Amino acid sequence: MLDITNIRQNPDDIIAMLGNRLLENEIPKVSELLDLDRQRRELVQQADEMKALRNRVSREIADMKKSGSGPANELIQQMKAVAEDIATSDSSLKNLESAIEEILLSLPNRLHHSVPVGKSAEENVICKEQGGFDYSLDFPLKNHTELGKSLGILDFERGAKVSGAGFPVYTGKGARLERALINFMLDTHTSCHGYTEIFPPFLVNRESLRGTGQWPKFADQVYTIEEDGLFAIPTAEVPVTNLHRGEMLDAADLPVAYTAYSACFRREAGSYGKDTRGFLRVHQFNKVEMVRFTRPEASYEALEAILGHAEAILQALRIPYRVLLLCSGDISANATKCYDIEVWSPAEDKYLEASSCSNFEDYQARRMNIRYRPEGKAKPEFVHTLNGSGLATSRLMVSLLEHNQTPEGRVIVPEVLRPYTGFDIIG
RNA sequence: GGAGGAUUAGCCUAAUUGGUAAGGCAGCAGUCUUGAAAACUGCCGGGUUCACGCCCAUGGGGGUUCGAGUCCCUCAUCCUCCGCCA
Repeated sequence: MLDITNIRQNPDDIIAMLGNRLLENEIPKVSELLDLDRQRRELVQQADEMKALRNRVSREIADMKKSGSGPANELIQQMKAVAEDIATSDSSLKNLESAIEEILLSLPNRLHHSVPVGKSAEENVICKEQGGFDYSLDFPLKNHTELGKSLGILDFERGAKVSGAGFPVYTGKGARLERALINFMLDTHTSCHGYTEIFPPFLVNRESLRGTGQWPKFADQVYTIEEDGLFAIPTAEVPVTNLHRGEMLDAADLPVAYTAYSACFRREAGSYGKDTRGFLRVHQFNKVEMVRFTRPEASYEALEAILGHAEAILQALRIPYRVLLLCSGDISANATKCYDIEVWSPAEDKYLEASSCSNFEDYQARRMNIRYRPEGKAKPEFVHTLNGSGLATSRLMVSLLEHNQTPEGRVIVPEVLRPYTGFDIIG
């Protein structure tokens, strides 16, 4: 959520940002917002005057009663009318405020000055390409679904029977390999990168979705449990960032760094027919997430750190990848700056998104009211929040299986995972 | 699921029969001091105002009342029991 005071002072900045994000049709919202804000402030002023009157006269009535100079019935009748006027004015104020909030919640975040202006994914900037790792794949390659089936480690058909398309089942060594990946990533982030491990709830309430910005904008992508008002998390970002919702963080504790495994649930509504095979697009997948709360001045440094921590996993697994700096037309609404990491799939012959590392500055903190008291200052300030996948296992598994396959159709387990799997080859 | 109790600012704690949130700690600024501590003074939830001030804020949302921390309804969370349960 953006700061209404800031919008009032610099409306042109917001309009320019909406243009860069290719959201020209949302530009009228800015003047609408400013208009509502003006109305609200006028109304508040009027209501405040009436309330001041009510408070003053109420005190007078109290004094009269104390001194025994009569019940002052006439005065009370007058105040009855004032109370009604206040109620009327308060209810229209409430309407105005919710209209303002609705617009504020729907406006995207600012963009960092380093974000390239661009119209589509084509204009994302490639920051880094990390290839090589000496794989000799000079034989007919199997893709991950073929390997999964022939080795008996992945079962998409039975997953479809039990739940539906896009709910993969891991069996035997496949399940063990998946668990090994998760454990390896969590161990690396906690032991080497200084994160505190969190095991969060997988169902959250609406306030939490609103806090991180999945609500109301992406409501149609979230699985909903109507009866209990709960939602299946699309990412651990939601419960983990909301851990501190409404809290005043101790400045000495910053930066706070959490890592969490969770299953992630996404409806992927509207994307049927695209990349449907195997793990390429699923409704449930596993992910290890990194979340940080920082002082405002430290957040961009923290973003680079998160990116580095995600990259460290890929380097240890020897998986080729590239890093993209997303352009203004492709970056998500909540982020001011975002890097995507894509892993290479030799069988699909393309890159697959496996991580997204974002700075949200105070956009989420303002929604969630997460503050800290800076040293040397009396007033609390909003923290900055960030997160990054470190990483999603589904796309990782694609690349891992395909790169480590042998001409005989077996899969060699990457060395760093062997302590976790207890075996070094599948098949 | 049922019964009772609780929720006040970053933390801790008050508030006659309903009369308009009092303190303490921590924090910030200053005085004093060679420096620090102590002591003292001011600030110390949010909005609005050049300012004085005014308004809002006692877990969330409603209601009664001229007036609600206080009374009523409802929801959430925590505690103590009872029941049920993997």
